[in-house]
Amino acid sequence: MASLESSLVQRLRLSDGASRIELARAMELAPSTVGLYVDRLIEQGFLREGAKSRLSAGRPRVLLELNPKAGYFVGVEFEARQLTAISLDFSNRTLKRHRQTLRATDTADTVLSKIEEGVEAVSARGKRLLGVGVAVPGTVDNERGIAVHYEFIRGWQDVPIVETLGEKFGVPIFLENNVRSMALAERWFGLARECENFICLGIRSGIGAGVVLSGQLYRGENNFAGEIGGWVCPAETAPESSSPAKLEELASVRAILNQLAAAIANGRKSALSGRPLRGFTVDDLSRAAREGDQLVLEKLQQAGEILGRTICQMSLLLNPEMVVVAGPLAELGDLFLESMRQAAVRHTPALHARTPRIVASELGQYSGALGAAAQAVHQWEPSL
Amino acid sequence: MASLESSLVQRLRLSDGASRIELARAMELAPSTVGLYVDRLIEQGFLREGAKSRLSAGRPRVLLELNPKAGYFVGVEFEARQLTAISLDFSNRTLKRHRQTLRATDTADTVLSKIEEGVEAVSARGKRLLGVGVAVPGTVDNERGIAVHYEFIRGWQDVPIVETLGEKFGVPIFLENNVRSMALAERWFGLARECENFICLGIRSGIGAGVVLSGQLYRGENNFAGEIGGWVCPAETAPESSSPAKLEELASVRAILNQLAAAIANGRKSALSGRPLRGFTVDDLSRAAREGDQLVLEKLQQAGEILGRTICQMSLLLNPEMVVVAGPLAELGDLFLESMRQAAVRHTPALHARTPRIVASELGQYSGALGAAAQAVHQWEPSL
DNA sequence: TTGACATATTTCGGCGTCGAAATAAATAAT
DNA sequence: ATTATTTATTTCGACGCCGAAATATGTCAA
Repeated sequence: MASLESSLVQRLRLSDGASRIELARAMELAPSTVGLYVDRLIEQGFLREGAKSRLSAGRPRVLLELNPKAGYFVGVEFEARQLTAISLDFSNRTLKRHRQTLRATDTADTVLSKIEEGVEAVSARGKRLLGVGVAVPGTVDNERGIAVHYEFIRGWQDVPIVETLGEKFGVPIFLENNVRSMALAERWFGLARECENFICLGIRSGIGAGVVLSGQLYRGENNFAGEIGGWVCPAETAPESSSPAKLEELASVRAILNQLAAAIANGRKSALSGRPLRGFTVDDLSRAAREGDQLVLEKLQQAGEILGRTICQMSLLLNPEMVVVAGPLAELGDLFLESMRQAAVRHTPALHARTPRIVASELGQYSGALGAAAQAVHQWEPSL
Repeated sequence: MASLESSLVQRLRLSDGASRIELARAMELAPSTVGLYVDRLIEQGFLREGAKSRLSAGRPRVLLELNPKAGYFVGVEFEARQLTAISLDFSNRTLKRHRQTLRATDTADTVLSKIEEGVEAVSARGKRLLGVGVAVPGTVDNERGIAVHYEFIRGWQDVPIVETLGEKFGVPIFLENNVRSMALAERWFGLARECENFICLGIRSGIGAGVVLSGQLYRGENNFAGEIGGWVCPAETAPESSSPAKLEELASVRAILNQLAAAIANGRKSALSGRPLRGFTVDDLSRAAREGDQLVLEKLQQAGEILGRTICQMSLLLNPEMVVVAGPLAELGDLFLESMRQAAVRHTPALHARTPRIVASELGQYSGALGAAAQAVHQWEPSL
């Protein structure tokens, strides 16, 4: 399927600076075969030989590295109110980043052209564009390259992303859901680099999971996998409402902000009290948490408890090695994750289960765009 | 990895009676290659040519079939109180079955020798044994071939199944968890034959899930995947207890029987009322349900509601095409499944999700043993 | 019956990968 | 320095699978 050339390049991305023999062992290929293809890739300008590494005795290994000048990839992502773009050279180093806000009034067409603007904003002149990845919220049809539906943008139905951008840029375009894209970013650049089985828990305006199993991103039968925002939660924690509460209504960023606003309206004290209701953002929340604001910490802990239980359920079903928490709150680190870890451990049965490592993503707000770019990087193949 | 020969045989098992050209298309191989290997397999006695099928015009296809006399496979499974064994000839037809009960006093050694007895009981004289699959409850270490732990049998810790049976029978031995084994049975012989993504929900004394994704049985990082018996359930349905109730304590066969006993002790009327408390079995329960006993139906419905919600959660996370319900209650069919389906649909969000088909296994009580045998069948390779 | 057509299977030359042996390039010992 | 040792890379013959063309075996129409 994937040509040996591209597999070799992929492998080299994982462990930068490997020699021919290391590649051969890692990929279970004959050294002679690796030599053949490496020579070809060097000739084509995608790889180059670097320093020699000497290990005690024997002929030293010639380290191979990716040639940054071979071209670049672009990733674009958008979510509720924000669009980000990033470009990576052939050796996976960041070239440029770009950020722009989306308006509540933006229609599908507007957003589509902002995506194109994003690609152009991070483009490098003089180098060759090799591929573009696009990560969008809502449901996507990966095979047909169509963004199927997203409820918060007017007209965002069956948007032919791949076709449109393909005609404009003339390079391979890859479409993916944005939480899954964040999982890919963790797999290629983040904490899950060595991980075959992990879940990326994306907590933003909604909640979703990017599931990587046996080293492969898992999408499900209809590309709906990971939509755990709709999970029903134990009633004890639900607010007084008719139907049982859903995870997204209890522990998403949007939900936490709403809960804070409600608590403050009810007279609870907080560093955020002065502000007009609904006038504060995630950044305000984070700042208050770091400064030790009791109300904010309490709400974060409540959300953490629920998320920890959710992680426990996913872990019992899938037994992943790791759960990477992503989204703006991940930057709070242990301040946000500790209650999650405790809840997860508390609910995990002693036998027949193991609590996964729960870690905060270190990739920041560009992780979705990074994952989209990674998608293009990953699927790149040398043109003949 | 798997030799082409064995892949061809596998493929032929899926669609019995395919021609060379059909195999070539299905496996994306060159017709010439398929011809080469098929000839070799015929020569070795594993395959044989059957009737010719004519489709309107053209040279007719020569149908290929598995040679039943090429050898046989054995599968053994045990659960709480029962051990089953089955043998299959090379063309996947059942040769013999065997069943025996386990006693509460049986130790690991006793059970191990009962497993061996099971293999011998279904063995066919004159034919060649090609492999044995063993499915056990609790946790297993597939790679090392060791049954790690099961709490309900004394001394069942780190039992070297593969080594022990391997020495005794001199053929490849395969070890698997029994719920996962049931999933394999569904994949090869049951309703999930054409299914790439499905979950087998095993409801017996405990509750577990066998997860098949992208056509592959998924085991998890530490072989713990599918242990959903420990899932915490919404408190509203929990009995008055200190800690939140677990799925297994609410909807397993054992739990339902306990609930029935408790209700009858509290004076509820039922066809089972006459019997001594705890004196009735699953079979009694099934009979009463078929006869329309109100109390039993009510309890089944309550369990179904909870299981339906569980299916919904799994479906949101993994978006499988199908959920196969297995275990003794599955034989009740819609009587047991209908409440499950309704609950699953009710809890599934309209967008971003699709409720999987929920079906009852048709494989009966030998499905675990069947799956174990399938494991051996599946991994068989022609000896040179 | 015969020829035209359709489709399955086999034949055969070519390319890609492997495995073993040869060669290269370093260190360690004499 | 020189030689032995160790390990990486390259060379080269072998084999497996592919693809296109040839061949086999049927149906259908005149």
